[in-house]
Amino acid sequence: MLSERQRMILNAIIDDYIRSAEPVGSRSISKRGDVSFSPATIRNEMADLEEMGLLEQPHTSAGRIPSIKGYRYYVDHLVTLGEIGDRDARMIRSFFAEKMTHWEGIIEHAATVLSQMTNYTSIVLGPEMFNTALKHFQVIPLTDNSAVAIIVTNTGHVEHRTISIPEGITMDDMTKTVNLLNDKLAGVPFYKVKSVLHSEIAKELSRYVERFEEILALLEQTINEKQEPKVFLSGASNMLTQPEFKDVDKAKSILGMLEATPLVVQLFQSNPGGIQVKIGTENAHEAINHCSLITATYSFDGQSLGTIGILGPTRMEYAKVIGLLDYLSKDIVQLMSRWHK
Amino acid sequence: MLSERQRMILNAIIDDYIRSAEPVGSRSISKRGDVSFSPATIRNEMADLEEMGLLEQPHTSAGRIPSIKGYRYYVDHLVTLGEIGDRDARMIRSFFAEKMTHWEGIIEHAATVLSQMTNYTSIVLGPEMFNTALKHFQVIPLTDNSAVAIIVTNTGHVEHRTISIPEGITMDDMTKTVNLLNDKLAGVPFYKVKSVLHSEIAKELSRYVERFEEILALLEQTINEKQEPKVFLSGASNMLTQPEFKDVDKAKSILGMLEATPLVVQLFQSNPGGIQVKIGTENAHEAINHCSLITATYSFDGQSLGTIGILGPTRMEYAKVIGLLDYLSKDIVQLMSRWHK
DNA sequence: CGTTAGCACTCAATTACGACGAGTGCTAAA
DNA sequence: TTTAGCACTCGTCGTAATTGAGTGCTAACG
Repeated sequence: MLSERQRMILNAIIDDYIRSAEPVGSRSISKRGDVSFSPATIRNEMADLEEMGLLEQPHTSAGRIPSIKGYRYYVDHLVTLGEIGDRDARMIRSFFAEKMTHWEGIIEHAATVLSQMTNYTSIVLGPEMFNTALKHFQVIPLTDNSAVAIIVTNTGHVEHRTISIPEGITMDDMTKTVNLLNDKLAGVPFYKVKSVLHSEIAKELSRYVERFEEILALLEQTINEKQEPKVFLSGASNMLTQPEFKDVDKAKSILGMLEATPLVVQLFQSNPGGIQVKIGTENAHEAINHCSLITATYSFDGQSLGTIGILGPTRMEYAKVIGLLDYLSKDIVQLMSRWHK
Repeated sequence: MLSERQRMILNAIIDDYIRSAEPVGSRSISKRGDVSFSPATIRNEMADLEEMGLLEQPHTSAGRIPSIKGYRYYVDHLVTLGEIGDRDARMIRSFFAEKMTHWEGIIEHAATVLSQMTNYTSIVLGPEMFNTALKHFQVIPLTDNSAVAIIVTNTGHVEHRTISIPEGITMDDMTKTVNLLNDKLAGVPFYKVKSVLHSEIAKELSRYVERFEEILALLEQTINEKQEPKVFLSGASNMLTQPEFKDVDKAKSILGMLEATPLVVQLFQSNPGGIQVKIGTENAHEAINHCSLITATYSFDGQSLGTIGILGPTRMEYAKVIGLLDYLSKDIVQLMSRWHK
């Protein structure tokens, strides 16, 4: 329901505003090459666009800035993904050239690279174990009454906890139990572990092992312990370069929120896969009501494993960021599957 | 070489300034209970203290603020460690009441608690493997040509990397090698691992295993890979509450530096153990020339394992922070040794 | 002789005010 | 339908004037 001219004008305004962070007036639009109408005409259209809620005016005698609805329209209909710049391409290449030693390292490093390329903040939610399967489970004694339990998933992810072993349980029993668990649980997805544990293993275990309930409870708790996903942040200080956050209080409320893992995790909920853009108040937390969050899920072997996101002001370079994120997340997926052959 | 009265005045000025963040004048000192002289007398002393370099004046008609040398004197001679507040005591108690599952978790959580108690930024350098000994080493196959290598130290710390296995090396050879390594290396401190590997193991290994050099090189690299210490930050946004950093640029340079792990690691070098205070320009990086860093090393079993630090403005509550840090670091050490019996 | 009251002086911070100018909405002409 | 013209709005910027906290110095006091 927008005329071609209106779309061009809206596009021009948002483009300008993204660059300058200042309200853009009819005159400056008219002087750009792409919309060759007089300021007056443009003013009329701008008034219409404002009535539709796509633009707003900070005060009477200022230019227009895009509203959240305006950005939404821009992202949904107007944005054209540009090519990836020279410098960025080089950074991506050198990123993939690096030697990867572990899983989280890749993701964390990807976040760093992204924040450097975009000058925004990047947020990565670490792998969720829910969908992955157990590969190997092991308990390594440390002292008489403590041990390290290690869990390896089929994606190469490693979790570990130190556990203390109740008085009177022998290492031998422990080992037997662990062996049995490995036999029975290898390849079982984590969300099924609990039921398998009770249905298949408990009975068999009781034959070999004294006080098996106690051991089982300990290990079950170790395996199943709900853990909130790891959150990696990178480039949080980039927020401070944005003129909209030159007010320290606003900056503080954003950075403060980013430090609270559970809140950040909330932001990433409702993720349908692919690339998603949440603009301003569309976000789950009011501290970032003046920010936009662009997220992409990364996956391996068909399992959605985690999410990578870029947080910037609503006035962020959507085209560039979406392009980069799309490119990078696909490449990471590819890298990981190649890595695991 | 300071008279008793001068010390009292200096102490009063720094106390006041820490609270208010504003230059303190002779009048306000005189009105405090503890120094009962007239403003004029105090002014004279202040002029002397300034001549000695312990105070400075932002401009002619302002009060005095402590210089770095002033803070240094305060920390070295004047500060009296206060009791730990009620609220803080409660937080510490509930901290120790929590269930600890792993090593890094304790340290990281301690950092969070510290930053909440102090309203400053806390920085923790994770355990350094250099001093610890190998407890167990293991390789778990993941796919045909990749595996996860896991290293457990005697402190219960776990490291892991994904390695790719060269074409033509059998899992059997791998296992033999790993077993031999466990036999020979258990209990060996990491800094000796390399030499032991070459002097004792290489020869013996060559008897059992084909292409042993290749495998050994791979594992050696895995074990020895230099890793920069993990850095945990907590409460970085607290920096923004300090009036001295209400200027976004200053805040950005600090937060930016904190994001660069190698720079942060540098800050912690030269650590004699115990509690150390670095004030303003005494610090290794100019971004924090207006900050003070108070550090404490934590250790286990006599080995220095890492460092925990609090970063705040030079105008920070030295008494409180030093007290807390001292208390907490001692308790953590105790906790860890009890934990490992 | 150390201490203190008195006083002139300094200077950052705050407030007040006018000029400026970017941008608008409306009207009327092309 | 588009555009030129014009009066009007309102935030920003620069300049003064005002204020007040704090100082250093001098002289008097006990």
